[in-house]
Amino acid sequence: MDAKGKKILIADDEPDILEVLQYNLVREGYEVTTAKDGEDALIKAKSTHPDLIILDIMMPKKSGVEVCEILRTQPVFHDTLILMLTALNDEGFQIKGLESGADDYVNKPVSPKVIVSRVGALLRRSNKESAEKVLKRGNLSIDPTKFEVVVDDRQVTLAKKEFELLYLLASRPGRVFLRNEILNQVWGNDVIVGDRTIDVHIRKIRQKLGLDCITTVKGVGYKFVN
Amino acid sequence: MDAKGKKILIADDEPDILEVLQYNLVREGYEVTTAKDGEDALIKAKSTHPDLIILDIMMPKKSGVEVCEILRTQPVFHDTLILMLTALNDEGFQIKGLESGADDYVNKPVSPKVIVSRVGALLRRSNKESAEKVLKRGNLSIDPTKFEVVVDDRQVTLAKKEFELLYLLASRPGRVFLRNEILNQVWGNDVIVGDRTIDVHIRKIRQKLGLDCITTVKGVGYKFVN
DNA sequence: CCCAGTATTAAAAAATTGTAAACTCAGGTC
DNA sequence: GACCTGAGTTTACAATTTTTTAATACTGGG
Repeated sequence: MDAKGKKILIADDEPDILEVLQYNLVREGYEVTTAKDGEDALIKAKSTHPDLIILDIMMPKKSGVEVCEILRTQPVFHDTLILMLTALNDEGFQIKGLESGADDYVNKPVSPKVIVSRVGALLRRSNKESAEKVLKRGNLSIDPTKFEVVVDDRQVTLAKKEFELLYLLASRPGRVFLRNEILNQVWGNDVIVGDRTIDVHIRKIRQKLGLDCITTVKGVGYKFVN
Repeated sequence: MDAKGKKILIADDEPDILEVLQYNLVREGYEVTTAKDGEDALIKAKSTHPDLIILDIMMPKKSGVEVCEILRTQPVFHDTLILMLTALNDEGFQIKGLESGADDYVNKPVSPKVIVSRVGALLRRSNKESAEKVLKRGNLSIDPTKFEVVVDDRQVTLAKKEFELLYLLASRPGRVFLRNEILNQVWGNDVIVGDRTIDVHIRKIRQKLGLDCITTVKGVGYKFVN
């Protein structure tokens, strides 16, 4: 996937800043949404699921720090990049910003160049790990955009959870995923499901693929092999 | 492993800044080395292998950007965190800094609080990934992420306890582990199991590896040799 | 040769995972 | 609204593997 074409949400109460940033980021190829205060930011974040959110710390309704903290409690936004905008010499807030879960922050007055550079750096950094691309492992092909798995020219239909589980395991072949890791990644941090749930999904995957590509590591977890 | 006790190298040509940063970071529990210019920084980096390097951009001999680029060409420093210090409104350099491979940068005049906060954030972020690493001892390779042991191209499957026991012994070759130490590390402080349990596991490891890499030290414990 | 400590076994006990079947629930259909 | 349908989950039990115990044999230093 391209580094560009990513979705960015900008939240600031100063229309001038919104406009300047939007203009510059759009020119770089990003898809930009804007919000005018903290609550608006939360609503827009939920509806558009951006890859990166730029939050001004000083905003009406809810501050950037508050918005950040709220977002971080939700699994969907666990990996969403957050970039804070803060007034100079506002040390207390700078620290609070990082502690609340922001990935980076930039001092005001903002320079478009710096913002673009930082946004690029953040996205590049995260891109390495979580890029959604087609995985090919031997005679197995897993396409997350089409939500499709192909084994030896035979197309297999997996349910959502089954697919996500397989994709997770196949994303790092050989690596053992602990049951906890799997729960966090596929189900989310706060969801509580029974012990056998993972097993049952693993079974279904093995059954449907008709392929012995998932190995059980007793007492530890599961891993993808090929 | 503790978040603290990490090694940090600070390179800046202004003694005042060096002193202030060193004082504040040492107080946080970090082990700090300093360098007065770019070339000094390279030498110190090679001798101390710090976890994180703070580089001033403007330095005699070699600039921070140059130092960063040189370090990044070397595999040993590939994962070393680099934090750039840059003068305000020095946009060109800020961008160069990030492009040259720095993980973050902070504007001068530096605030100790901000530095400490950023350093903490960077180390925390990197800490998650690199906790467990592959051990290689002669013709033996032990990979804790894959939960896999390879002896001379032959893959051996060990059970959980067996693996943990082998990993412990192999983590410090030659060193004798007392039976008590082994119990604490592998089984945990509160678990009560008989003395013969360790023997049995040792035996299984020896058997499965088909390799005489664990030596009994009568009356004391076991050690890994190679 | 004796003895504490260790090795070797086999078998019991415990822990973990596999499996089938039933249940829940949301969404679609008539 | 009653009725399907299928994903997701849970349950209860079977199957399997790991871990521990226990009983016995061995070993090397004094």
